[in-house]
Amino acid sequence: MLKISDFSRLARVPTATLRYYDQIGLLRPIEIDRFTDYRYYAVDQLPRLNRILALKDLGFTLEQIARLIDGKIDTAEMRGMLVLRQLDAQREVVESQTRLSRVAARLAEIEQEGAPSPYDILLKPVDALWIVSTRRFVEHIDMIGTFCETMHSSIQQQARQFGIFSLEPPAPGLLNLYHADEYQETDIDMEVGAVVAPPKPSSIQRLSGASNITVRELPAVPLVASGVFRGAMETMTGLVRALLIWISANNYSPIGPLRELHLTDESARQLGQNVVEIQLPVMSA
Amino acid sequence: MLKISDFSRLARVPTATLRYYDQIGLLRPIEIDRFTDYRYYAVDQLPRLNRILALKDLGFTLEQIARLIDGKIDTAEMRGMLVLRQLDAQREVVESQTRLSRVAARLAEIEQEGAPSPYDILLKPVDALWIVSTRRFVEHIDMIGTFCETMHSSIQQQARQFGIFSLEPPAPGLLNLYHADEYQETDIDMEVGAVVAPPKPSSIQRLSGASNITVRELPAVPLVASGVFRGAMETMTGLVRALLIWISANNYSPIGPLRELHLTDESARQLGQNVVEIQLPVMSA
DNA sequence: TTGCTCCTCACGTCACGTGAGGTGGC
DNA sequence: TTGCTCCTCACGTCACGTGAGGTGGC
Repeated sequence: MLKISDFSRLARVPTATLRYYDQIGLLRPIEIDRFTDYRYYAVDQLPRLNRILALKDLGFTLEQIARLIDGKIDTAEMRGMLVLRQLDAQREVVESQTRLSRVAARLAEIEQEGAPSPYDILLKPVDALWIVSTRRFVEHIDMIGTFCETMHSSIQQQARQFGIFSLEPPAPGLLNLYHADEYQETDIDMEVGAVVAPPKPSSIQRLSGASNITVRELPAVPLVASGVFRGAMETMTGLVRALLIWISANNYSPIGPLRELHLTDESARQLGQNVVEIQLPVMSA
Repeated sequence: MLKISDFSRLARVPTATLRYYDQIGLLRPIEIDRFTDYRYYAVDQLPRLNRILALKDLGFTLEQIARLIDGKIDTAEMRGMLVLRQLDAQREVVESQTRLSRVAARLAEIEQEGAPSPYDILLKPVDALWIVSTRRFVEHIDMIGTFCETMHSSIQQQARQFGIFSLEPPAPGLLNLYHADEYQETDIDMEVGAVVAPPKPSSIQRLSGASNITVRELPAVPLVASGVFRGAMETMTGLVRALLIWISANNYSPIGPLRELHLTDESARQLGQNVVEIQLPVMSA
């Protein structure tokens, strides 16, 4: 019979842990003195303790361990538990590797740019949404600003005539798509649009026959790399660049047009206080 | 100005999380209604929230994130934090991979043996300890039992005459070493011994000149694969086999003689109720 | 008698999730 | 008035670690 400290040394397990295992009924001392409440263990309890530690090492919770040890589990059930644990362990490996490469990418960015990026890129899913839009080639990158401004109001006006209305904040209002696969400064294939409430079929029909704008549902995307900037629209190229660096450093590749969502309205834009989210649909490469 | 649920949807973050970030001061709403206590957020708080989420993704704690964001950290400090985080993330990757391969090894064992092993193998360090011992070749495996019995009492008797005494339980008493690199059934190179209290130099000197037993310090080992069995000594081969399977499945290789430590005494042995720990010094291969 | 060991609470950890019970807004 | 949204506690999570305050053993 061993006192708790002896058993603790023998098994290399802290006494606090032994007391806790006693408390939850996972490993009871063979005897507890009725007067002093001292716990006494036997050497032959070591195999049970070692089994607990081994299963803990595999990543099982103490509750699972209790069932595995005392539940009179048969081979098939044990195999089932292990298979589940294996799936979870595989997920954990992937997660930790992903985290590590994100950290490494951030460090690489500092090394290369000399400073940490002011932009933060996140991965997330986005839902489907309806837009009214028109698609054009814009001759030069410098003309995008004025082009969008004129187009946006015209688009929204036309849509309204067919009973199709832009959403109000906090929903995004203006939404532009860039269809080119690469960064270009001339002949930019862009789609200028606005997010609208899901229109009635009749409105869609009437608009599609009569207007030079189209209405359609932008599909949901399971994974977009997303970043947000605040300030003048000139800031956008910096964010787009950071986003492209990020996805290549983290091994994703684009699978759809870049989306530019305006989270602020006209008045903020004129003050150069836009809040704009850039989304790029991606898949892991 | 957005209500908490709007900001929650916009950022895809639960309201409970936003309230928690407010509580710990990580992300305060721009306004709180003095009468209703409603929290109001601004769209342009999204970049800060995204930064928080991005840093959380890298594995930083919220406390670290608070310092990283508000602490006016310069590039060098940021680099330092990231390097530390990288080291930790690397450790996490190794840990998760190790866990996964342990689980896979257990599963493989079930597939091959048809049943989960009754033995649990653990890795641990062991401290140095003193032993008195004698090393011999034993002709056949079946003779080990009687050989040990006669040797042990003789060894301990002799040692006592030089003022060297075996330890009492819970310390291990008898300790045998198997010096062969492989499993053998004949001509087994074994060292029969007993663990003793660190002897005085004078005792060591006297014994080394006069006796056919030796006293020496078994070195500490940073890593042994260890298993415990309970019952008759015949059980031992099963445990040794399980241990060898385990180390090969988990990519370790032996780097020293196998140790057999008796945690129970003479009386338990005669009842076939031994508790014996087998240790094999290993290094990861 | 004096340390040493053991005991039992109780609280802290980390980042929220989940009610309970109550009020404001439309 | 009725849901709906928001609020503030308070408690639970997981596996212990860490005192505080007190007692038994040699």
